[in-house]
Amino acid sequence: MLKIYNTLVRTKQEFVPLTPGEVRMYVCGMTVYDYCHLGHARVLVVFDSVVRWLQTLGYKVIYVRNITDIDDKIIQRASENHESIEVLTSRYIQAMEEDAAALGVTKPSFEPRATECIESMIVMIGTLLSKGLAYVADNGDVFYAVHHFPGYGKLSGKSLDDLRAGERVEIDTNKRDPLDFVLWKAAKPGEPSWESPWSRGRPGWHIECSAMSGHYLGEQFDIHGGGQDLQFPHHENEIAQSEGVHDHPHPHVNYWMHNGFVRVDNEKMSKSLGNFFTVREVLTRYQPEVVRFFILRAHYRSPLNYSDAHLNDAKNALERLYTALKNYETLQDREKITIDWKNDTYARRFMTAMNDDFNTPEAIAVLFDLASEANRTGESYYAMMLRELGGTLGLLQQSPLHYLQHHIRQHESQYTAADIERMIQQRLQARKEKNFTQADALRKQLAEGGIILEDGPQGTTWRRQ
RNA sequence: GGCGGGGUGGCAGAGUGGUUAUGCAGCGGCCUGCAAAGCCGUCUACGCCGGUUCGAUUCCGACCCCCGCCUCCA
Repeated sequence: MLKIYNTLVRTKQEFVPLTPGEVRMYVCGMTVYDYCHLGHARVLVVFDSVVRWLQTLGYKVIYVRNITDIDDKIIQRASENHESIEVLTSRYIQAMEEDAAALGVTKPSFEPRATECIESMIVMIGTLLSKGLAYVADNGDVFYAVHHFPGYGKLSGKSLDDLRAGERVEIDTNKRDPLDFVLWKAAKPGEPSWESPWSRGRPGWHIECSAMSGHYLGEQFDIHGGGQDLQFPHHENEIAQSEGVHDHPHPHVNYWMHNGFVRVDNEKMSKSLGNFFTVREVLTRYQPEVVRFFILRAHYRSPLNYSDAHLNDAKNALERLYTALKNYETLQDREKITIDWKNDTYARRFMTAMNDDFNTPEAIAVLFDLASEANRTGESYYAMMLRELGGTLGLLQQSPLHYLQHHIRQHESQYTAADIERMIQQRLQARKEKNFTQADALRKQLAEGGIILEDGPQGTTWRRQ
């Protein structure tokens, strides 16, 4: 039985979908004005693992992850770069797709762009106005009147009084209440804009997600995910908007999921602090699967500290898994097993872990136990199970030798595979002649080039450092 | 200040009212021509102070410290 920690009630709840056998899920995606950093990678990977697990449980998943392709920062960046918004956003959308694909993130069912859904946003804002939940300011901006929505603050545990006490928002004279947020922004000269009943302008950020989730998933759906920083105000505002337009009160979302931050030196990784590492930069130094494994090795709600030391740790750990698989390389494709979730003890442990709010660290611990068993007993069954269970997390699907011998760009070896094979043969000959000095010299030479040799009963294999 | 989340062994990171998490690193051994990998064994834990309990890292209370949100942010 799957349990999900629901941010709305701050406890784990048994997961019951609205429609049996089907899960509708929405995740706030990226604002595309720059490359994805590791924080974005975490959202992508975490919710990908959620989708995969729901599918493993037999659910059909309708997964929507939006793209915000119009906002202040995009406009600003495009103008700085002297390029059009479309050129800028399409470049970073493509980069994001590349990063996601590299990290083994499967594509969502729908990836709507905000600019494609302006009409439904305008309709939604119109409804909010007609219900008295929004108002048009003199300058043509439309604001949501926060105090008219009774449940405001229920997701983040804040009350309007609390928020006023900690007020740090600059006073916008067009707002009736400083806590009101913008639904529609009247365009300034030169800004991209759309026609609306109130002004030529563009949507506010929050209405985008309400409109897109509603459009693809309906008034009420199962899971809504995103980074912890979106809990307030973004998701709070989504609730106010989406539930505000309903004719009868009912929840907009049944389960709210928020993933923890990636940190650097104990601080949140973010653009504004400048302490971020882009996915593509990290991928020049580590294989993508190492990054995915690094993310999945921590629970999705825990903070995740980033450093090269931690990534190296993850790399070494993942290598242990692939090394265990390596001994069964020839079996990989011929022997497929079907996971017996009911009777296999490892599969059951794995499932219990995953069903407990997607406890990937504990599920991965099962993987390591399987690796030990495979190494210890020499029975291929354990390796097959390791590979299959790893697959449900989007891990361990490469050929082990390919994984172990693959070089990332920055650590390119001076030796080609053919060079290495030739030197292995030379060393083998030297060993036959008991010329260990020469054999060791060859091994040392390769080691200095980042190639490690391993002598086994089936001969010598190599892997990159 | 308000609200929320944390403090676990050298590092990372789960979890539990009493029994091995797991990985990396270390140490000893086996294997090996020597290594590497692997296997066996092994040492450092649960922020501080009280309380409940036969027994608490695990529940309760106080305290200290860290992080996040309250402005854009995954």
